[in-house]
Amino acid sequence: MTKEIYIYNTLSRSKEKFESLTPGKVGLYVCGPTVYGDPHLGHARPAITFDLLSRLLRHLDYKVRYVRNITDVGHLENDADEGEDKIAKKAKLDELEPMEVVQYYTDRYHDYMQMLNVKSPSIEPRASGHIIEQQEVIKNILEKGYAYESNGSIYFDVKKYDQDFPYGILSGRKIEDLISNTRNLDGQSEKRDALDFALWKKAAPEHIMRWPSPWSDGFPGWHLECSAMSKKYLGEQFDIHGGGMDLLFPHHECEIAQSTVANGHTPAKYWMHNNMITIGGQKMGKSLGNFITLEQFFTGNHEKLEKAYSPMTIRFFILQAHYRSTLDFGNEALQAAEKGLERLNEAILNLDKISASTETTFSIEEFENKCYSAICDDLNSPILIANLFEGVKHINNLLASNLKISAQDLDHFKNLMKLFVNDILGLTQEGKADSGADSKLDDVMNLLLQLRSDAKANKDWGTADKIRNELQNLGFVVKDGAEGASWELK
RNA sequence: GGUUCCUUGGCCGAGUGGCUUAGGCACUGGUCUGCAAAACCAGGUACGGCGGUUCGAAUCCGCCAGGAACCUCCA
Repeated sequence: MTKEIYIYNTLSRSKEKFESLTPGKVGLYVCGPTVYGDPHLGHARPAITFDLLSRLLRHLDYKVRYVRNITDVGHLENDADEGEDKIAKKAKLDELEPMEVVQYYTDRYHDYMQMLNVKSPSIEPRASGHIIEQQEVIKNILEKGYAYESNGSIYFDVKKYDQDFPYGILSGRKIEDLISNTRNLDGQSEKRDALDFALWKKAAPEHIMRWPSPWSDGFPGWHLECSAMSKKYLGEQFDIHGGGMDLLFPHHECEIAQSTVANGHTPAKYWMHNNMITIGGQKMGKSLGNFITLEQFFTGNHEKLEKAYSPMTIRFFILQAHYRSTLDFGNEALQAAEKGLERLNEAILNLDKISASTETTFSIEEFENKCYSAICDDLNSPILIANLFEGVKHINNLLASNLKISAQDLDHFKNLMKLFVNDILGLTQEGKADSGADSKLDDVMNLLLQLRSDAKANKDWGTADKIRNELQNLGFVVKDGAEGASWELK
């Protein structure tokens, strides 16, 4: 069965059928984090969204090269620290080497992404490791006449670019509108035009992170790294460029301008943007200071959190909304996600308890088709999840013998459930007694359940309830089913 | 001020012209059970407001109200 994927391309503002530039191969570039702070819920969204995309593409037999950068230089402050970048600033405050800060938060980011079961990208390049490549891009743009030097800094000439190429094709902005609405910022005097953006910034004397260049000791401009690194690892043209919607303008627009001048064409065929996670209707982000870190979610250590939420709960919560919709944070919503996920996980674990019949009384094929068409329709994970809950119903009904399934279909059905839940959505059955090394515990538990069953047979409810309650206090849930009791670790 | 977008039931959240009871959580009733939980079955509440197009609109158009993102580092 061949599956077609449709994705929403921000460039065309419509869903398009995905066709890779090279058959069977996909180049994917996603803007990664700036490592000057702890990873928060907002960081989880693009990571999970594009993890889902790469998992799906790989499942459909594409060879995917997924590049996600680490931004460890650049990014000007907008306050009085002219020319000082955020990482350098934090380093001075903490009296640490900049690269020490970078290493610390990079490790933190990796740790938390791993907990969320986000697979590592194929390549994770650092901006600081690609200064030479970035300088090459600058030289290229200078040679072509779309940049100029001013006091040791190099600026991209947006107006000149706009005469020859369409500026604003991604964001839908018109240069005339931008001209009349641009604010006054640092270094404005060096620029010929307020719209121009820096490719290279001369470092102020106190600026720690600096590299030599033909123009000045300084550091690369804040849009350049993605152009340089995507070209290095994916080529001048690649399939998909992803990132948060907040990067659409100016970051991605500038990337397009830089790459278009340097290479003669736009860098990516498809642009995908995930929406924001909101809290109280507002974007959760660094600048508003309203973010909750992933560590806080996992420990419950935050005033807005009623309890701790597991990594898989967070992942499921994010996947329950479409990536292009805003998703509002709330304890009630998270707890709903937690319970729903629990039900889904239990069904997955129960798959192995189903016994086959001679016939199948529901359509596996229909189930399969619905699941594929949901996820292939611009990563519609909420619909996929809705379909998977139908699968849960099927599982429960099979266990209750309300439905029947043949051995062959059972095998197929099991594989499908595990494929979509574990492999594609990347949800694992965390924290369950599924390690396999607990067979001794299993024996002890079965002994206790047998004792309770005997007590029940003697109508000794006191003993039966005592066993159940004591186990509950220890964190075990006892469930009485049609075919005896079972247990589960909470 | 400009650009883009959003407003769905108690909560979260899909759906883009005609029965989607989307789905999850919560709630109500029932079945099962010694009781409870789980599971299963059944059920209710909805498309911001006004007007228009249409045989028919949550879905298209217009206006109004409210909200958001971006225009400055941000996922």
